[in-house]
Amino acid sequence: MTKFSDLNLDPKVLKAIVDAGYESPTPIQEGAIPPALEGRDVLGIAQTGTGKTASFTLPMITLLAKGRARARMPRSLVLCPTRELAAQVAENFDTYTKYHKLTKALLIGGVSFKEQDKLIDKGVDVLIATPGRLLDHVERGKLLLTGVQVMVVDEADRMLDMGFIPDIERIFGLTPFTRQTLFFSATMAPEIERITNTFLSNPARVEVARQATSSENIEQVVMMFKGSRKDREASEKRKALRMLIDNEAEKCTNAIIFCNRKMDVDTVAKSLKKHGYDAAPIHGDLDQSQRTKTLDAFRDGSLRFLIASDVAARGLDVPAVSHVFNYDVPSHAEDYVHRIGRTGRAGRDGKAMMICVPRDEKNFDAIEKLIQKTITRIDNPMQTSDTLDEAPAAEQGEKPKRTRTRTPRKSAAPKVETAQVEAAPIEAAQAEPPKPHDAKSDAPKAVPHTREPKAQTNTHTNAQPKPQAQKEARGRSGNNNNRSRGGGGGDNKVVGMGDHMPGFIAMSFDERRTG
DNA sequence: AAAAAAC
Repeated sequence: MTKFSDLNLDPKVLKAIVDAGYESPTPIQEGAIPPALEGRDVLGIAQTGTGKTASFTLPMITLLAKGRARARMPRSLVLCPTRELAAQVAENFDTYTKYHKLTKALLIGGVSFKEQDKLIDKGVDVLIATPGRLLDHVERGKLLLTGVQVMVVDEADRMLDMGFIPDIERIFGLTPFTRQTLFFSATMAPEIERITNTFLSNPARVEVARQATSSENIEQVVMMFKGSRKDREASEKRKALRMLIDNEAEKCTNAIIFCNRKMDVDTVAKSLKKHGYDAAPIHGDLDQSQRTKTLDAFRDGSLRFLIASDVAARGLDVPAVSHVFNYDVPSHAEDYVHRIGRTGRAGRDGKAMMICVPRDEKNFDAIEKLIQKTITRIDNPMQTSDTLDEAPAAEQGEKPKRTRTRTPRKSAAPKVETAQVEAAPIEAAQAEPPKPHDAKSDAPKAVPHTREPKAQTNTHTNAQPKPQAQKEARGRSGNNNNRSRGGGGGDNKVVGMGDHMPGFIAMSFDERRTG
């Protein structure tokens, strides 16, 4: 078994890795680090949770350990789609640069320019940024990207979804063509393929099975739900959510609850709070300090329920999330995979529970088709008997006077009347034997049929010619053989990196930004 | 149809 010490990393990086408690690299790390250290471009096809972040931070730190930053000319750049992901990457750098004097700046929106400007002026080794704020700095003439030796694009497919690709292309154009590029995407959409063909040069292609797709360690269930009356549907759906939560009782240590709309995030969070649940919302309309505070609280365990829009669907690495609830069926099947991937991380078990209303059934079908798996149906207890106690007059205010529903966390067994109705189907669902399926069915459309041809033939498709004196194919090409150890092993052991509790939880946003 | 990201 490969150890980090076999990977030619800087001794001080190795020491930091040991301090963090890691010994062996994950497949993506094992595949990406060697070519990255050789100065090659890397095309990594992997989701977070696979140890992807360290697969670029570790070689970057090793490479940057030689040399010094110059004012306004950062030596490396990491681009992330959301502010939270950028902060997470920054934290990862902190962990592994503890024995180095490398400096970094986190350039994200929603906070003042002042501190960011100060850091840039002093000169930083690593810039971690969201595209909008980065370009803003460039346009203000405060930042030059001509000194960037290593550029990382993280979560490229999400950048695509969010319409960032033109920005990314522009940023590529601001960096020297001699730079080394490390490019990560969970999938290879045609547009992503085009970008990599244009901006990467003979990349080492490293691919790991998507961990979260429908892996054995995430139990997935769905409750088909229909309101008794149209005007009651919303409040009944919130009640259904509470029943799902209550039924899990103490098995649900914490959870992310996803809604499709920001408005529903707010409504559900408010409703849960009113019913005595420890819940807080997170979405893009909340101000950044609030977002940071909420996420930090969820990470350190002081918040049990995070109600989230898709801002939290991808990449967020909170190691021990026991449950993901899809309050709404995501309208893009891909998003389902990302959402449930917030649980069952680092080899742990996780449970994903979804509520599906009739109008979402089409989207639901698309999800089952994507993951090539039947999601276990559980019954809606309210439909079978129990709707009567939800008096129509009381429902819209969700008055807290009904104490029975307000103290769910204390009682392991939920309400008496509903207990029998609910327990049966849900227990049955849990007893369902895990279907045997191989690695391939875990990654039904992760990588279509385009595995190697493009990476090899890309030299003639370069729209933007790029001399590659120092970047010839050395060593093995087509480095895509890293599935062997994927899949998590099933013994529920915690593996890989990214499983530590980030220290920046303890810091204020200001400290983090300047630190 | 919605979310995210620059001011």
